[in-house]
Amino acid sequence: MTDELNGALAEPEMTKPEKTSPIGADVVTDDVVNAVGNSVPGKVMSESPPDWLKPMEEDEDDGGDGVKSSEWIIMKTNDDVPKVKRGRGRPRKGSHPVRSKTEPIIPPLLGRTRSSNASGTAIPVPDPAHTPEALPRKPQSINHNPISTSEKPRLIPISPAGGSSLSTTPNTEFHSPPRLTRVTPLSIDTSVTQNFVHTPAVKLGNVSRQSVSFTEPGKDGTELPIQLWLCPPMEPISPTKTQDMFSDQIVSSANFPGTTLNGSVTLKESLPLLSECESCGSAFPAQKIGDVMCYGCRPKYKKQSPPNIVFRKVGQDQWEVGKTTKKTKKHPRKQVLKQRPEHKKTVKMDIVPDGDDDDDDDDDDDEVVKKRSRRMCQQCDACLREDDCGTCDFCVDKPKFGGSNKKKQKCRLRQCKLQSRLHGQKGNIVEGKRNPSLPRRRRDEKPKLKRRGRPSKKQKLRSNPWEDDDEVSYKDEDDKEDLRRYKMNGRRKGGKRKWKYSFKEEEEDVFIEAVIEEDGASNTEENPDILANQTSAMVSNEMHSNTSGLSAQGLYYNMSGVPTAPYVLGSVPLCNSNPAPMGQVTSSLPMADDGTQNGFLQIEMVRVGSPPSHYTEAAQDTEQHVSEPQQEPTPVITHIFSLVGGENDRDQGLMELFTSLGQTVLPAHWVGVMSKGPILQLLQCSKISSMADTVVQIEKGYFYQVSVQNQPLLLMHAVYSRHPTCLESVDDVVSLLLDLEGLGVCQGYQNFHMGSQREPRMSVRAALCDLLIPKDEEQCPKCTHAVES
DNA sequence: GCCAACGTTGGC
DNA sequence: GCCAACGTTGGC
Repeated sequence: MTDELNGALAEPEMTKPEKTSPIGADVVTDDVVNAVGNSVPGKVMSESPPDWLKPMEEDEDDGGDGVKSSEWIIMKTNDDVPKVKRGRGRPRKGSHPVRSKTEPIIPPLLGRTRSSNASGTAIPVPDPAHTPEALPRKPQSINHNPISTSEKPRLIPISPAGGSSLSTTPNTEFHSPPRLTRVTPLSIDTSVTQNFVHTPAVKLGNVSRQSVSFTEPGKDGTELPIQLWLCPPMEPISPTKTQDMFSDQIVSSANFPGTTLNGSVTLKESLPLLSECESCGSAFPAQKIGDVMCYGCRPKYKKQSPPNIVFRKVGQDQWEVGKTTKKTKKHPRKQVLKQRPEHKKTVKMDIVPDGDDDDDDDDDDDEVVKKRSRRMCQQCDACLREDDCGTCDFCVDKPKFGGSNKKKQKCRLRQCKLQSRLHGQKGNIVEGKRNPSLPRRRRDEKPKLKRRGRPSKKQKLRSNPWEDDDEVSYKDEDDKEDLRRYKMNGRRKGGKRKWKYSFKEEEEDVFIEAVIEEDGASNTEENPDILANQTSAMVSNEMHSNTSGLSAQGLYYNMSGVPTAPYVLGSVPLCNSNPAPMGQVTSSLPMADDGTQNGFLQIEMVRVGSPPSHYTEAAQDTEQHVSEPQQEPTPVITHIFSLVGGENDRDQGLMELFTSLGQTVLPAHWVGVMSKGPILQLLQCSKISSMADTVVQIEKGYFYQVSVQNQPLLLMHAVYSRHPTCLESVDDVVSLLLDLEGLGVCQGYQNFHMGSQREPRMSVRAALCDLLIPKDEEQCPKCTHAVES
């Protein structure tokens, strides 16, 4: 898994290694130092295949090759998009797929606030890729990493399990990516079939976001990646079948992320299968096996299923014979293709498949369709939607809703979800790989005489006063069913650091992603060196199993020696005092030689660089005040592989709490660790924090105990009285942590009576020292009293 | 890189 | 000519 991380990173020149030295714990320091040497530098795919993927067979021979298995392949990205003639305006509605009348039509979201509308909560669609207990999570994104967003249909691991450092034992459960079997070979072009089989997008379209249940963690850490390949077995489909036949097809798989209770799910409910157009190179939703071109590039005879013949009454006694064009009440004009008035006067047998009757002039039309359908996958709910919501900003802008038509955009809810996602992805990759269909600025172009675009205004007049950079952004609201993303950008005035929060909500999972940037390094693509020098950081305590979110190489802390006793826990260093390059394995504790890691808890941590002071800044509005005078890197636990023994060591409730904590924003630098016992430990990783040596342990039954510098906080301490006896919920935990952050450690007092004057004076504590005291105090009353006495 | 603004185009 | 909305531009 970590190697996959490494491979996904592909930022070779990032860093020079720096020495890591955990602070505050001499016990572990040596181990960590040793681990540096043991750590296997992840292979970085600095030289990706020319521009395109390898055949999937390659994964068969690298079962035990960890390095190779760590590689990720970037799918072919065809930059050579054929130039097409300019064709803009509304797409031809005739090419619009006919909407089934039985399909539910999303009602206009009336009465909604704009904000809620923007978030697009209209109809929840089960997101097959997420389960509430999905764990562990990867950082959803590191904004400098172009391939770290949550959805990366263009990334596939050649080998899912391979030789990660965690998985030296052979795993019989390893599966190659699923193969497709065809049953009607006569009409399938071999290349097409192979292309399809090897098209990773087909797999990733369904599995890229698959989460892995944490209820059965892999004993050796290999199950996690393996499950990512548990793709639904795709039934063979004749290429002659129509799209509808396919879309209604039921695929069955117990492991399919979107599997319903009976283990079946329709593809229509899932995301469209992403494939790549052989013609234009853009990703498109494959509608059936053998689809190698996107909707726009497909020859016309493939575009449409055999037309149904319908008779429409044109005149009093005149009937028009044409293809089925289901009209809707609201947009009757949209669905009729080229129904010019002159056609209405004659009975035209327009039943010949397209491409036969008007091939010549359809060349242009094809180009037009190609362009004009770029923004529509023709399959998603948004594309199939016909009603304007009337409440989104684009609808409000429309004249029919009383707007001024400044935006001139389609209703948010009708904007293609797929294209939106692709846009988001490709926009994060490189400019050259960007979907050509989407808006793209060409600075090298000579300015046209007639200036277009937004007029130069010194004073911008917001058409949507409620839309502000510091408020909710509606960018991805069309992903309403499965992803709602709220952005909150902030900029420190006069400061160099710019922080950005992304509040994401995926089904029940809500997590916050925070990105800290340094001015001058915003363009991380242009200056990776700057990036490497802790310019940009992402801190998130989300734990995502999404492999596409792989962002940095792992940092392993093998918590093999974590005892249940608090006296050692207080010195478990999860913090590196010396900043190490981001994305590099900074340290690793030695692992068991046999690789089984029995009884060990292995934590994969990713150093993400800059300090999470965003928490501080964000929390200043609340009650949290953590002064962080300097930046400090904080490792983020991304994976925790439970390597402890049997079921007896597992506590479901505790594990659930742990899972929930992993999906929650904890106070700054606090991380949760599950260790044998089971004990859920919350560690303050920041050496700067006054709680650096404080550990909260939650045991079975949610009973907890706080220890400070290896000493248990006495039960008479006021902290216990301020919180429930059992920390059963995330709120309880967070509340306690926030409370702790407001405290400091008693400094004790100097004992002038012990030792000679030549010896250094030692600070001691009173027998019943409170240990934790308000931050503004130095001593607890007991120690103060001891000094006086 | 994002996005508001708007010229432009296809469909009717 | 109107409408819808795609694609482009420039500000930020």
